[in-house]
Amino acid sequence: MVKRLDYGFRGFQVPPTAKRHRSTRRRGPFKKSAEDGQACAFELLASLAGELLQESESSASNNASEGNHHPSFSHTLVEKERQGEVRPLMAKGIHNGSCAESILFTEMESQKSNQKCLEHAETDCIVQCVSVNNNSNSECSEKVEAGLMSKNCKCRNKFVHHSNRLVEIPEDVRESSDANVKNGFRWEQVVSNSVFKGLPLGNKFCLKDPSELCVNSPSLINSNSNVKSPFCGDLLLNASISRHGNNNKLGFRDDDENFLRCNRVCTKSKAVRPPQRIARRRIRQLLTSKRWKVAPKLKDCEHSRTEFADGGVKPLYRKRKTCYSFERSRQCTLFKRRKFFGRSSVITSDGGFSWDSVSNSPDKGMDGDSSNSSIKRQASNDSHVKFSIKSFRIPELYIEVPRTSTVGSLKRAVKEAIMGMLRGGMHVGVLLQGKKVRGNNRTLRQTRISCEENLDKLGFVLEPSSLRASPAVCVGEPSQCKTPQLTRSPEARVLDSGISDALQDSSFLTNASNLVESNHESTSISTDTVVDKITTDARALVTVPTSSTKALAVIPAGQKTRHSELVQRRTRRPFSVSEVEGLVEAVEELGTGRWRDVKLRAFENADHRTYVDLKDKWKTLVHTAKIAPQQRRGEPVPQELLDRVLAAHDYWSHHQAKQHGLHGMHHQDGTMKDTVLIASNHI
DNA sequence: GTTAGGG
DNA sequence: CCCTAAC
Repeated sequence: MVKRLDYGFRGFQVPPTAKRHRSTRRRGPFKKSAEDGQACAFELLASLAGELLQESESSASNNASEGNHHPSFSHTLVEKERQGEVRPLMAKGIHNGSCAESILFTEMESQKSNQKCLEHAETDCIVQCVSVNNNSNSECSEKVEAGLMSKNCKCRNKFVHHSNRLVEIPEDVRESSDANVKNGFRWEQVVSNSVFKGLPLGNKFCLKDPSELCVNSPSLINSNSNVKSPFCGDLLLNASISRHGNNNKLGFRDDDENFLRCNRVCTKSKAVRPPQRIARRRIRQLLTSKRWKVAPKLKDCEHSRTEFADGGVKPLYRKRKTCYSFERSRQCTLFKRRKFFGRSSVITSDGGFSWDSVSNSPDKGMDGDSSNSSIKRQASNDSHVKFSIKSFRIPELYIEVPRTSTVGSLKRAVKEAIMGMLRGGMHVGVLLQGKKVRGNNRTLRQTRISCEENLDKLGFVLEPSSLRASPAVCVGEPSQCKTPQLTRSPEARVLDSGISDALQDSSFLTNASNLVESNHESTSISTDTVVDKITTDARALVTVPTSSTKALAVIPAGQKTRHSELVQRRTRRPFSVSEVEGLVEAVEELGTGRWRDVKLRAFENADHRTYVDLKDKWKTLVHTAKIAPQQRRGEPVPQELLDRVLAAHDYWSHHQAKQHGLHGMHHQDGTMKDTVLIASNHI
């Protein structure tokens, strides 16, 4: 039986055209412009965002050109290695769950970390040891397996810790890899030629550049034993070792984020930190507390899948989750956007579809990113209003294709779906400020559509003439195609489809990266950026749970709508047990009123965890600890931890944790816990 | 910028 | 996770 992919096609836009132009307008802060009445705050915001992005892009290209002088990390490494400035010790990439993480060690750390690698790599772990003498592979292997790999273990092995087994990569593969270290991107080949072959492409995606993984460029230390490395090592070591140093296990387990971070530090020095990230930071700040980050956590999707599979997720919860997980799921944020941007009609809340920007002035061009003004009045002729519709999004499409079908057939399927929908006939609805404008015989003036202040509140809706006419394309054996659910309103489907959960399916990355054509940068730039790019270009593959299989919804939105996505909810990232452990530990010591300190202590390197997150997590932990185990959901937290949560909570709530200066006395090991136990016993 | 608490 | 008042 052929497995099928359902592609729910909820949006379709013409490809992005002009690059964002650098807006010369800056009319002041958001609030002020909003007060202008006519001035659209969002426009300003968008221009600014565009500007920031542009800056970052140019800065990025500058860095890229600098890269010519400073060859890639791996090249540099090889060079340094040859010059004896560094010597390889050991490097590991932990393939934990679905994403890779690379870690460098000092000599001192290596053994310990090695152990950790083996301990914590629950699924896959790539291990390479490179050392001085030339022990046999098997000897090294044994040591690795025993977790006793030391710096003196000398083999030149590449092992893949996969499914709890250490698998040695075939000799020929290794050799070819070694011989081509300088060429970069060999590890991917190694991986794909060995046991990782057949794993989801998302994995491969993570492992492309050996310099990112630091596998062929093992851990670096200066010959003077200084931890610092002349290039990336500095940052990298700081990042990884500090985590180990504070006995924080997060670093090993928090797969994707750490992977991203490591990638970042591995491939770029501090000085060339991805400007995109900086830009985004600034944008984030502009957007108050809104955060925008794209890093689908592959591990999460497994959980999501489980939740869907057992059907235990209540509709309401699922609905919320919808908003959590898929940052690119514009449907789930339509209402939010509307709320945020008020009058902006770039995306309307009730159509599930969009009407994009327009401009009459040629020089402004079709810049959807920075020009939100949908319609501009022709100055020369007040009796006419010009509408230039830049793109329509097709309301919703469902297609279903076998997993074995080709990209080409997918394209054809999409095309057929679109054509089918068009053949079925379309209505166009007009929305003014999100509300449907009724009465076909009323004039634009009567409906106030032509009012200048309304021009940017206008939207157009494409509606299939009949719901039945909504496209459903099936490629392959038609008998296996599911009948699309087209009897509900689009809104209803949007709301309860639970679409975004599945987004975290590993197929997201896989398919997204596959679909990105000519995304040349994606292998060498930081993964952060890669993901951004993917989601920008290919925008979102979402698995849609249908009756039995999950479908994929393709939302190829152009860059035009990117601005509106800046406000999307962050991806939901459930805390892992080890994270909880770190949190509990920190709170035990620091109390419940010092979340910033908690963050610094236990989550300093977990960029995606803010102290607010930690505070929130603590809140839910306390709640979880109080409810019956049957009522808990998600990854179960060990009861022992929950007990500690409760104990710490009780203790600190009776000890005015907020008082600074007290924390010093809690550094003694055990004291705190004993106290807590006593305290809780007395309650 | 942080913290606290409701949503 | 988000939002925001309060500090």
